[in-house]
Amino acid sequence: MADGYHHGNLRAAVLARAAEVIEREGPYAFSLRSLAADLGVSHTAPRHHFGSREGVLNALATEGYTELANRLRANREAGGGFLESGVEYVRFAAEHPAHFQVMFAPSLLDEDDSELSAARAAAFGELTSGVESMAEEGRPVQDAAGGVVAGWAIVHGIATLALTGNLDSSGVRALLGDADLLTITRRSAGLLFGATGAFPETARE
Amino acid sequence: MADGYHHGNLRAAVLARAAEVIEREGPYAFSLRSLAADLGVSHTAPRHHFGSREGVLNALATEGYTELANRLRANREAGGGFLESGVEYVRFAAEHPAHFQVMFAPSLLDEDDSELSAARAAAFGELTSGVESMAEEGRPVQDAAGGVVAGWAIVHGIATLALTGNLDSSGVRALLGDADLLTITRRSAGLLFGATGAFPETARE
DNA sequence: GCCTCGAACTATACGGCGGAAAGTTTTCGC
DNA sequence: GCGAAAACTTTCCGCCGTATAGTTCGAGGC
Repeated sequence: MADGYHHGNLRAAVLARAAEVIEREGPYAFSLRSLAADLGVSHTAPRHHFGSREGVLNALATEGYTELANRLRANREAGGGFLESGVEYVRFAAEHPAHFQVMFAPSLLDEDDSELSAARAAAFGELTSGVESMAEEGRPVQDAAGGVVAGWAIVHGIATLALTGNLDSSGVRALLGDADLLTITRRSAGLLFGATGAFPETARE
Repeated sequence: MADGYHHGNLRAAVLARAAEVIEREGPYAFSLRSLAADLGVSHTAPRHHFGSREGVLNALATEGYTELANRLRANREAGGGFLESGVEYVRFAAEHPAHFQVMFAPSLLDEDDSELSAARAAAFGELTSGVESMAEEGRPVQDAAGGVVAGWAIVHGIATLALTGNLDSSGVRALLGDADLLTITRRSAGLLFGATGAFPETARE
């Protein structure tokens, strides 16, 4: 099925190979022509499935948001708190760096794509629903809205800094030793959420 | 001086124009040829000053790290605490989005460039020196190392989310209203640092 | 069992791109 | 004012994304 004139599974093969290339060399090195050559098809074959280069990146981002939403939902259904949702967010970024990069590079995407918008909305819905479940658990929440943004920002910051190599710099390593990424995440985010998963009462004078 | 065969100030003109284009359309859209056409020079003229397209981006990143270091130093010398350093970090990202993007896009840069490395090291030195000054102020610091990383992550996360348009999404706006970016930063980072600039004692059961 | 029809893929062509090499113009040190 | 270096141009190359027209394949109807 995979031999001959028809590739058989070109769409999936393009997405998988694109993720590899982007993970290794970044989104700007990703080219449809070299990708097609690697897969043994003509350079216009991917266009049939994705329309354009941007279409491939849109599909990659959509795939990423869907996977992220699945992970966050699984965490919530397993009783994981907001802190563990954050850890899952960082884990996703570490395991799918290409997807993560493209998901947060709006200049590479067609933001009018409805599939992308839907997948993103679903993922962000899962992200914010964590705080509601926290309130249900009776945790003390002083500033829920600020806390959600702070929580998102801190895990997004850790993910982004890690993916850009900034957590491996000598300065940071001098502070943190050789702790692994998820340990760093729990330690740093724990300062915000508190060890129990609640937001701390803001320290005052 | 700016007319005739020699442009007179091509290096600075290229950097300024590159920042404009990248701010508007992202780093992928930035092309030496269209840039040179806009400035009225041949498409190989910038190459004389920067060596390559990557060289322009390296210069932009170096410029950005230098400016960021200056701002952080000025804040420290003016007696601003760690929280205000974070606010300054976000302000820099908002005012120089192109520089910020390029600074944190290692796949666009030549990381072996010594000027870039020096400028980056200087900026990150300023960033971490904030926590030392905090200790000198007698603030209670439970986990200084984790706090520095958490502080960096939260402001970097806010900056990145803002620059990718994720703080303007309907979900976030429903939480935060129409608060401006620096207010959001103080509110969210304040949950981590505490209103006084210190790290909170971690909440426990 | 054949035939059609649509989906999957190829071939070719075009302009814009970054880069290399060689040549031209200007500025500046002396 | 002159020689050398700095600033810039011209020309060429190969790769890129995209558009258009054509080719191959396989599945469903009969």
